[in-house]
Amino acid sequence: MTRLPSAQSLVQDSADLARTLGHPHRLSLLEHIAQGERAVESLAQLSGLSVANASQHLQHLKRAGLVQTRRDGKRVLYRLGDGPILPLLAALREFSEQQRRRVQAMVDDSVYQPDTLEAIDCDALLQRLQDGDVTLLDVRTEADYALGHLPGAINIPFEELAQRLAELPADRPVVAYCRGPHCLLSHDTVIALRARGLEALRLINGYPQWQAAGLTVETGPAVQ
Amino acid sequence: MTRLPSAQSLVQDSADLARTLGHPHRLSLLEHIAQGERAVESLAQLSGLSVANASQHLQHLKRAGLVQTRRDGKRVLYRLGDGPILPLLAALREFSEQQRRRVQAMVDDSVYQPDTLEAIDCDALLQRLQDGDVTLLDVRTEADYALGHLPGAINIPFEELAQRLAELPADRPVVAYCRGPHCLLSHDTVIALRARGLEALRLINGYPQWQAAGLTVETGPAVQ
DNA sequence: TCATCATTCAATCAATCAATTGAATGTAGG
DNA sequence: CCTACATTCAATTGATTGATTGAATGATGA
Repeated sequence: MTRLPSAQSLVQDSADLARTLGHPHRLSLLEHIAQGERAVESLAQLSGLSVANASQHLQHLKRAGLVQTRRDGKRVLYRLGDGPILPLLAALREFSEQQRRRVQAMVDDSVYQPDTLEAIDCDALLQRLQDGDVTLLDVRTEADYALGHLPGAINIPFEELAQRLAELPADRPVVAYCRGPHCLLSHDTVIALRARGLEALRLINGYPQWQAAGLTVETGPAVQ
Repeated sequence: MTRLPSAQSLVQDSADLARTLGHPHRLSLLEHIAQGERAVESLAQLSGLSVANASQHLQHLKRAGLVQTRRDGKRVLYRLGDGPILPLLAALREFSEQQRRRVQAMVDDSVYQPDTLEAIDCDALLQRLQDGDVTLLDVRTEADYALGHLPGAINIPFEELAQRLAELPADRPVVAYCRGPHCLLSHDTVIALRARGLEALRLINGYPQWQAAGLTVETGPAVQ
C-alpha cells in the first residue's frame, strides 16, 4: 500500500511538461526539430533567437525528454525525443485552434468559413495521391524540403507563392502542407489559392505526422 | 496574402494554453472538474487549496477556455469547457508516464514490470463487461462515485481498500478505475490487489474518458 | 599541441507569477 | 432593505523565469 505519493508526482510531472511547452520559443524550436535533425545555430536562426538563448531553451526541452542530442563533429544536432510527442503537440494545437475559431466566430459573425471543410487528413491524402488527381504542394522553406518531403510534392515556399503560381496546374486541386500543428502556412496558402480561383485543400497534419506513418522522399546529404 | 501574423500567434496561443496547464494546482483542479460539475469550495477542498487561491486558478483556467461556469444560487459551478480537453490531458499524461517509466527503468533495472500489461482500454472493458466475467471497482471517493460512475461498478475508496478486501469476489479478475489521466490510484490498486493474490487490471482511461463515450449510472441529486 | 569554431555555462537584471490577506461583489432569504 | 454567505477582486510579498553578456568547454584540423 505504498507508492501513494507517486500519484501526486505524476501531476507534478505533467505540470512540468506543460510548463516546458508553455513558452512560444520552445514550441517553435520543437516544431522545427520535428522537421528533422537540426543544429543549434540553424534552430536559433529559424526561430529568430540568439544562439545562447536558443541553447538555453533547448536544454530545457532536453531535460523534459522532448528532444535528444547527438554530436556530429563540431555541431550538436537536436532531434525529437522518444514517446508520443507529436500527438501531444497536435492536441495542444487542436484545442487552441478550436478556441480561436470560437473567439473569431464571436467577433465577425460568419465572415469566413471554418477551415475544417478545407482540410483532409493523412489517410485521405494517401487515397487521393494514389488516384493521382491532386497536386501536392510543400510551402515550407527550401531547406526543410531538401531534408525530406512527401512523395511527389512540389516545393514553393509560402513567400514565393504569389510569383510562382504558374507552376501549379490549374486543372486539378492542390493539397498544401506545412511544418505541422502550429504552422498556419498551409491554411494561408489555401486562402490565397482559393482567392485566385484554384481549388485548394490543406493537410490537417504537417510533415512530421506524415513522417510518423508514411513514405518520404529524401534528398540533401547536408544535415544542417 | 495577408494573415501571416496569425501563424505566429497560434504558437503563442498554444504556449499560453500549455502554460495554463503548467501548474500542478490547475491540473489537479481540472481533473476534479472533469469528474463533473463542482463548486469552488469543493474544488478547493479536493485540491487542498484555500478558496481564494482556488478561485484564482479557476479564473485562469476559465480565461483559457478550459472550464466554464454556471451560477446555481449562491454557488458558482465549474464544468469542463468545450473542445478536445480530455485528449489533451491524456496526451500530457501519456508522455509523462512513458518518460517516468524510462527513468524508472534506468534506476532499478527491471525490478517491476511495466504497467501497460495490466491495463485495458474502454473498448476492451466494455467487451469484458458484456461477457460478465469481471468485477468493476471504482476507487474514487464516495462523493465522486455518487455523482456518477460506470455501470455495475462497486465503490471502495482507495484508502479503505485494505479493510474492505472481502467485498471483492476472489474468483474473477478486478478492473479498477480512478479519476483519470493523472490519477494513479487505479495503478496502485492493481499493485495492492496483486500483492494479495487477486487478478487485477486497471482501466487505462479514467471516468471522464468513459463518460465521453459510454454509459453511466447516476445517483446523488446533490450537485456539490 | 595550438588555434578555431560551435555550443554551453554562469551571473546578472528585469519581468512575471503564485500565495496570502482583507475588502468588495452579488445572490438568497427573511 | 438588510444580513448572511459564496465567490471574486485588489494589493502586497516572495519566488521563478527569461534574456543578455561574457567566459568556459569540447572537438576539429593543421
